[in-house]
Amino acid sequence: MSRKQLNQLSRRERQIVDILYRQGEAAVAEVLKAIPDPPSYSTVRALLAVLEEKGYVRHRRQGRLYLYSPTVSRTQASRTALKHVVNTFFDDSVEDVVAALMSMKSTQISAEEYERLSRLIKAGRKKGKRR
Amino acid sequence: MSRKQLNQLSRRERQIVDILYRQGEAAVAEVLKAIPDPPSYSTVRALLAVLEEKGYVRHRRQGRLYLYSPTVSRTQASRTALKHVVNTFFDDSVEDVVAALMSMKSTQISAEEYERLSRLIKAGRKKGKRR
DNA sequence: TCCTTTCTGCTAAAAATTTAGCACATAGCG
DNA sequence: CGCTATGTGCTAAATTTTTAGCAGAAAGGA
Repeated sequence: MSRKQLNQLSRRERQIVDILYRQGEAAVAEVLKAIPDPPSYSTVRALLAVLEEKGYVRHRRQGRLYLYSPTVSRTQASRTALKHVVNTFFDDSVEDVVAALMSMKSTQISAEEYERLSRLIKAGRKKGKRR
Repeated sequence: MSRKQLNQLSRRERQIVDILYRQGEAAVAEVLKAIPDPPSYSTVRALLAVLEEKGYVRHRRQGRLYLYSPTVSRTQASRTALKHVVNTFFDDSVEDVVAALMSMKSTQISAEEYERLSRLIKAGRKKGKRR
């Protein structure tokens, strides 16, 4: 039971898991609707079953429906994903990422948002890990 | 020639392209070395050829070596990747991403870094698109 | 020169992914 | 009740991905 590479999902698998992370929980039909280049209902079902067997998602029953959700918490998954992008495209430079984020925003940020961001990085400076 | 989904790469393809983005340019042997769970040399070569045919990478000759690099610029690819993560895991909230970035850093940030980050977000506020 | 090593070119096969289809159950409507 | 719509269970096939191996060229050392 050694830990496998977590991101070894296939194309469609990744696509589906991403949808589940966006929606939190979803029925097969909802997943299907969210796929841009959708296969058949049957196919989505099969993929979800595969993902469940691999341990990436679980389901609960609601009436006759299966509602699927990711097993790994969104927070945890987000860190993994973010780290990967930061490492691959930004040489692990948090600064560069922030710069990219700023330049991505089409509209300039509001005064309130500026305040909040300021506070965020200030907090990162001051306390590090402290509680 | 309609634009296909850009991120429709298979597992190994994605793995290899990521390596090329990290390294900028690499020979087959270097790519191979950078793969954690490596297949054979032959395999890597084949994958690179596939990627080239699909248009994701190109190569130039250096002596007897083929040096491969991505066709899409790192900057452009980074935005696409970052957007995807921001959308999938952070509900498009730049603030949440910054918060995650701060909490990711194990050590607290330096005074200089704080200064630079401050300036970055301030710039984002003040000028928006100006020049 | 000759041999070994390290390349690319090409081809074929193994393995995994992705897909669809049939069977059966149940809910809801007319 | 009978019919249609919408679920899941299971199985099999098509397609893609991933892999390896052989052949030939060129470089470099003994």
